[in-house]
Amino acid sequence: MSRYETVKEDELYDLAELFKVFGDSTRIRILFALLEKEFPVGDLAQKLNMTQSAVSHQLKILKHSKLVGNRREGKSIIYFLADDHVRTILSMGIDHIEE
Amino acid sequence: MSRYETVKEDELYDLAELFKVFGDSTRIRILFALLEKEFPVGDLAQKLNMTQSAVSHQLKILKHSKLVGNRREGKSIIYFLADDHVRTILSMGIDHIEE
DNA sequence: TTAATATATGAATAACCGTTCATATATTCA
DNA sequence: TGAATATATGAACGGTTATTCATATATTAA
Repeated sequence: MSRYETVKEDELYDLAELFKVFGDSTRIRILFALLEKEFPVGDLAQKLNMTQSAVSHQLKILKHSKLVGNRREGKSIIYFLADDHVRTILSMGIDHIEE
Repeated sequence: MSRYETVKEDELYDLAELFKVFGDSTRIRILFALLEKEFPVGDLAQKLNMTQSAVSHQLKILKHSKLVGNRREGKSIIYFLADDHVRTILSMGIDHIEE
C-alpha cells in the first residue's frame, strides 16, 4: 500500500495516464482475455471480434504502459499480462462497480 | 478481492467507464486533494488553480461515479471522498507507476 | 426583498483518441 | 528466393470530452 500523502504533483499526471489506459473498453476486454491465458494477436482479435489492426494498436498502448508483455513464437507474437499489479487494479475496480 | 473469472462482458464496459473517470489529471488532482481533507468547491478551485466552473463540472462526473459525496453547509457545498475504495484504487495505481 | 456569495449548468470550441484502411515488416516454408 | 502468414504502423476520419464563457440557481445577510 502506497503512502499517498507523499505523492508529488508530477506523479499525478502519470497516474492519470495509467488509468486512462484502463479507461477504454477494448483495452479492458483485452486485459480480461489475458487474465484467462496468454494469446497471440490474431486469436485475441478473433476472440474479441475486432480487426487485427485495432487490437494491435491497443496492445501497443498496453505494452507501453507495461501492463502486458510479449514474446515471439515463430510467426506469432504472444501477449500476456505483465504482473499481478494489473490483476489487483482490475479487481479493485470490479469491487467498486459491483457494490 | 473479486473473482474476476466470473465477470460478465457487460460489466467490462462499466469497468472501463469507471477507470475513464480516474483517467483525467484534473479529476485525479481533485481526488488527491480530497484524500487530505474535504473541501468546498471554491477552495478546491483555488488549491488546484482552476476556474470554479471547470472544477464543478468535474465534481459532477466524480459524484455520478460515486467516487465523491457532498453536503451543503450554508452557502458552500462540501465535497469528500465517497469511501475507502477510492483510496485503494488510487494506491494500486501509485504502486504500479512507482515500481 | 435585494444584494452578495457560492455553486451548477448549457452551449460552443478545441484537442484528443480509437478505428479503419492501406501498407510495411518479419518469419516460415517450399 | 518467393509466397504465405502474422503482426505492426502511419494517415485520416469521426466521435468524445475538458475547458471556457455566460448565465441560472440557491443561500445568507441586510
